[in-house]
Amino acid sequence: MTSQNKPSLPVIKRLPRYYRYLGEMEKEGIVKVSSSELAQVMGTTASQVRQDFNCFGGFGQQGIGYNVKLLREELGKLIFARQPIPTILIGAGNLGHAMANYLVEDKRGFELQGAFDVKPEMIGLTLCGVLIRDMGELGAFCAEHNSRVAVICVPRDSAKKVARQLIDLGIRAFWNFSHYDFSIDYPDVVVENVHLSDSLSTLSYEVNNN
Amino acid sequence: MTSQNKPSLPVIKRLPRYYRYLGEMEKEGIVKVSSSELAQVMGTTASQVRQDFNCFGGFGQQGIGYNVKLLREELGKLIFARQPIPTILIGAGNLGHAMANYLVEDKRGFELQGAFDVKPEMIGLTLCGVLIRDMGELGAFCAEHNSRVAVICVPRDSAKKVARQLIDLGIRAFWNFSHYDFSIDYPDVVVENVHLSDSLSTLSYEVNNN
DNA sequence: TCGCCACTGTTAATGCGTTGACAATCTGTC
DNA sequence: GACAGATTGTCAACGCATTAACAGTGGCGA
Repeated sequence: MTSQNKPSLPVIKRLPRYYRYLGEMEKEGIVKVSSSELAQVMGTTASQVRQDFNCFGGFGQQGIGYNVKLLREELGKLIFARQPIPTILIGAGNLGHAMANYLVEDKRGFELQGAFDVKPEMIGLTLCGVLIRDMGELGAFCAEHNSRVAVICVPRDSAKKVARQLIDLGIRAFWNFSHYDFSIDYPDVVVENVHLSDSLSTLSYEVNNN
Repeated sequence: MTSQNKPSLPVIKRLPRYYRYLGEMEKEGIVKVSSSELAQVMGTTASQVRQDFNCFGGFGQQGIGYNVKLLREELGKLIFARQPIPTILIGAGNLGHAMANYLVEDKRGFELQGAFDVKPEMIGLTLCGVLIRDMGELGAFCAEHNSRVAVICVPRDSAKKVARQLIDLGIRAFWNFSHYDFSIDYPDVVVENVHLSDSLSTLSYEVNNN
């Protein structure tokens, strides 16, 4: 029903938080929630909450509010695929290790199929239950396992190189921890960037200037 | 000189990227750069570049452009403190491990002094050259070592508990990987949030809906 | 059954970041 | 020494996200 404006990026970025808070409410046995209550835990306004949900057609009931369980389910359907998305890890170093763990612990959404690295001493080891393979096997592996998402935990130059390869292999979505900017060479791929060093620099700036 | 508008958050978040690209240019021996050249690598407009720098007083020379080395130095002074900031890690699990590594490898800006965990089997081990200590020692340690920043790599509930303690100990800045929202209880502290699970959810949404 | 209250859906207003436009300034050349 | 070309500093215009306002709707009590 209702408006169905296409959701903007800020809206999309808020969805996981709504989903998370609704989960906590459900756990506490809360059945119904109003936009102003949600606004309070989200640190925003009731207006924004209502407008956000209206992008998807309005999950509430006028006069009543939102059903916690129902709303969470609807958001879940929007966020998560029915089947976990087949995912590979590029770069099994320290960071790659931690992120693979994160992905696997998170459960919903993604399924780690394999990991790849260039360092000979890493190859053959297991990580979160999957084998670490040589980059040379990348092509055959992706084709066979129908991989759809890659987690990029290698330096920028390596990332640029492997990006070409991965995109040729049909991978169209990236969880990117490198400084390589996918959107410049490949404007149409889905990229979620996590720039840890920029985040640290920002923190440093704010410590300096506050 | 010139306008000196207080920089907004979006501007601050761009500073590390300017700094990074300028570093690359300096390495390549490039001496001078124009706002439009910078705009191109940043994926934005020349107008924004000039406006960003003008928040801090304009580092360029009319008719000429910006001196790469000079501009980078000025940004560096804005971003980084003269002395590395004494920093501790809370939660030495997988993620904590990786982030401590990141912090130490990054070199500029922060100095890891110590790490803390609750798990008895972790205590006494070393991580990036520092000892993992019991949470009980937190108070004495921070007081003695004058710690100023904490990296939070524990679950939400633990984070909420330890936040109180850390703030009482005088720590006013956090690199926060937990879902605990510092800004609600402590609106004045400096927090740089990295919400990995939200980032993953956003990626999932975009894979689903593109 | 009517009317009041609570709350959503939706449209309008506000505010802020980005983009565009132009004047001011510097270098190099004829 | 004046002029052309290039490029910054700055102010104004624009657009988008957030906030506010209000109409629409369901529940509940008299």
